[in-house]
Amino acid sequence: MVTIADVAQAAGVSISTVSYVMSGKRSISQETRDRVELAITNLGFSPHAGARSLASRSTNVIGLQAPLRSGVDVHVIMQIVTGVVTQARKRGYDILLLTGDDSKALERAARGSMVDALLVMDVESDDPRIETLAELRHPSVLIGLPAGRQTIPCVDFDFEAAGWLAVDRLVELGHRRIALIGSPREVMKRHTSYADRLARGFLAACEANGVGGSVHACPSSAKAAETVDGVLADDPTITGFLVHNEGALPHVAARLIEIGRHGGDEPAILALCPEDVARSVPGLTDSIAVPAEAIGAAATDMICELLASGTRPGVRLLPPALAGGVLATT
Amino acid sequence: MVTIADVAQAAGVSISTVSYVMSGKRSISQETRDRVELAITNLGFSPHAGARSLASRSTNVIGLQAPLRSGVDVHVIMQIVTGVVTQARKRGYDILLLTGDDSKALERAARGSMVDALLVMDVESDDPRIETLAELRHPSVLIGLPAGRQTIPCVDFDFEAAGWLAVDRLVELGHRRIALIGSPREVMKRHTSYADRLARGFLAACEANGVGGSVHACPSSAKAAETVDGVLADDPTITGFLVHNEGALPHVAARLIEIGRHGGDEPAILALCPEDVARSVPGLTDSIAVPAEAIGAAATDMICELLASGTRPGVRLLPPALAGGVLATT
DNA sequence: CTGAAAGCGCTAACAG
DNA sequence: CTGTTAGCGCTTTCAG
Repeated sequence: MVTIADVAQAAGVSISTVSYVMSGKRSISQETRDRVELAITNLGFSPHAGARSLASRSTNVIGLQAPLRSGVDVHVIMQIVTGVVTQARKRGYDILLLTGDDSKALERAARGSMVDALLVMDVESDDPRIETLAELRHPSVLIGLPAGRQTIPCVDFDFEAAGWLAVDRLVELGHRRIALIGSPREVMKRHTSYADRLARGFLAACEANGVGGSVHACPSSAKAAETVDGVLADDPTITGFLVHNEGALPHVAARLIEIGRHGGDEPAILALCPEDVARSVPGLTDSIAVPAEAIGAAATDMICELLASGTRPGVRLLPPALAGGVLATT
Repeated sequence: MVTIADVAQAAGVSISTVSYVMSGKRSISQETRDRVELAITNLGFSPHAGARSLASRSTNVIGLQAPLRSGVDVHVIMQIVTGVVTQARKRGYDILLLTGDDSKALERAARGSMVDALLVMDVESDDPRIETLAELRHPSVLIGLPAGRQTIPCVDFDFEAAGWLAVDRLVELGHRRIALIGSPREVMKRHTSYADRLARGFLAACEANGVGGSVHACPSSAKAAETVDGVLADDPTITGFLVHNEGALPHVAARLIEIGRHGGDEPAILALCPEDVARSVPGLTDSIAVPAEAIGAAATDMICELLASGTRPGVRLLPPALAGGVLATT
C-alpha cells in the first residue's frame, strides 16, 4: 500500500506538506504543489480512509437507511436513492447503506464513527428512530414527514399540494365527481403521514371546488380492479380518478379502459407517481410526477449544509407539477 | 466519544483485554469477560471503525457498485441489492454504495481502504472494470456473466436454462410456434451476455422440440404493443410468447389480451421476471421467476467465503424455476 | 511557505 | 489468563 510518507519521499517534501496540498488548508508554492501532485498520480496514492477519519474525526460518508422490504413502491425508493447517491458524489461524500432498519443500525453507524451524518427514509409518525436520531450528536435528515412536531429536519414531496393540484386538473377537465384511489390499507395505517396529507389536500380541494370527492384504500395487486368496481358501484357518476398506488395503477387503468369500452365515457385517470412509471402504463391520460430523484438530492443537499454550517434547516417540501401521461393531450 | 480506554478503566482491566473480549481471539476468564461486557453496554461503546480498520487492515465493509440509471429493470436491481444487504448483515458486513459507475470509483474505494471487497453489478462483456478489478488486490465478485474467459468470480441467473425451461413449458401447453420478446435493442447490444444467453437457450430448445421460435428486441414502453403486432404480422400462427422485459410486459400482455378478445385463441404469455412483477401484471398466465434476491445473497456469500478462505470460487449460476402468474392454472 | 512531532483509537505482537 | 506497548496512516498543532 502506498502511504503519504511514500508520496512525501518521492516529492522530496515532508508528510505534512503532502497533507496540506491535498486539503488546501494552507498555501503551498506552485512548484512544491506540482511536485507533490505528480508524485501522487505517479504512485496512485489514495489516502487511507480509516486513518483519515481517525485523525480528522470525519469520514466523508453519509449513512443511508432505506426500506428494503421489496414490493413497496420500489421505483420511488430506487429513484430517491439514485438522487441521494448522485448528489452525494457531487459533494464528495460516499453512501453507507445501513443494513438493518432499526435504531440499532443507526446507533452502530453513528457511535462507531462510520458516518458523518444519517439520512433516514420511510419514517413513521411515532417511529422510535426519531428519538434515537435526536439523541445522537450526528446531524440527520428524514426523507418523509412524520406527523407531529418536527425535531429532525425533513425533506419530502408536498402531497397535500399534490392533492389540490390533482383536483384542479380533474375539475379543469370537466369532472364533477372524483375519487382518490390510494395506498393499500396497511400503508394507509402505518404511514399516517403521506397518505393522510394527500387525502387532506384532495378533500379540501374538492370542497373548495364544490365537487364530490371520495378516498379509497386499494390493494397493490390485480385485485385493484375490484376496488374500481366497488367505487363505481357506490357512485356510478364518478368520472375522474386520482391514483396514488404504483402497483395498482396498471390494473386500475386497464379496468377503467375496459369499462369505457363497454359504453359510457371513458373515465379520466390522473396518476401520482414517478414520470417513468406513468409512461409505462397503457392508457394513462395524465400524471403528477413525484420528483423522487429531486427529493433524494434535496435531502443530501440539506445534510451537507447541516454538516458545513451547522444550521437547523427545518422542513422542506417539494412542490408538485403536472406531467404528461402516455396519451396526454396537454 | 467513548473509547476502549474508557471501557478498560470502567471494567478495571487493560485495553488489550477489552479488545480480546470483543474479538474472541484469546481466552478470557468468565468473570473478566462479564465485567468488560457490562462496561461496554453501560457506556454504550462501539469501536471506532476507522481506528479499527487502521490497526487491523480490514473494514468489514463491502463495496457495491450498482447501476443507478433509473428506468432499467429497477425491480430486479433493487431486489438484488436487498439480497446483498440482508446477507451482508447476517455475516457482519456493511455495504458502501459506490457513487460513480466507473473504474475510478472502484479504485478509490479499494486504494483508500474503504472496503474489504467489491461487488459489481451490470458488467458488460468488454467492460474495462474487469481489468481494474483484476489488478486490485481486493477480492471481487461480479453479479452477471460477461462473455469470454472469467478472470473474476461471477454469480448470475442461468438465463440459458431459463430459455430451455420456458420453451418446455410453452410446448407442454400445446404451442408449436413461439416468440421471445426480449430486451430493448440497446440493451441487447450493450450486454451481449444475458440477452444472448436467454436467446441461445430459447432457440436451442425450440430446435430440440421441433417448434418454430423467433427472437425480437422490444422497447420498454407503450410502443411494445407495436412489436407484438409486428411479430404477429410476420407470422400469425405464433401462439406462445416468452416475455423478458419488465417495462414492456404490461403492454405486451394488454395487447395480446386485446387481440385474443377480437377472435382467435388468446395467446399464452410466459414472463421472465421477479415474482412480484409477474403478480402485478393483469392477465399474465405464467412466469419464470428471476430469483433476484437470491442472486444478491449468493454473491455476498461468495465474497464472504473469498474473504474468509481465499479460495477462487469460479462461476455460479442459479437455476430457473416456474412460478405461478395471476391466472396460473398449474 | 515548510518541517517535526504529537496524537486519533484500536489491534496484535511481545512479555509476563 | 492478563498487561504493556509499538505501530497502523493521517491531520494538525507548534516551530521555524
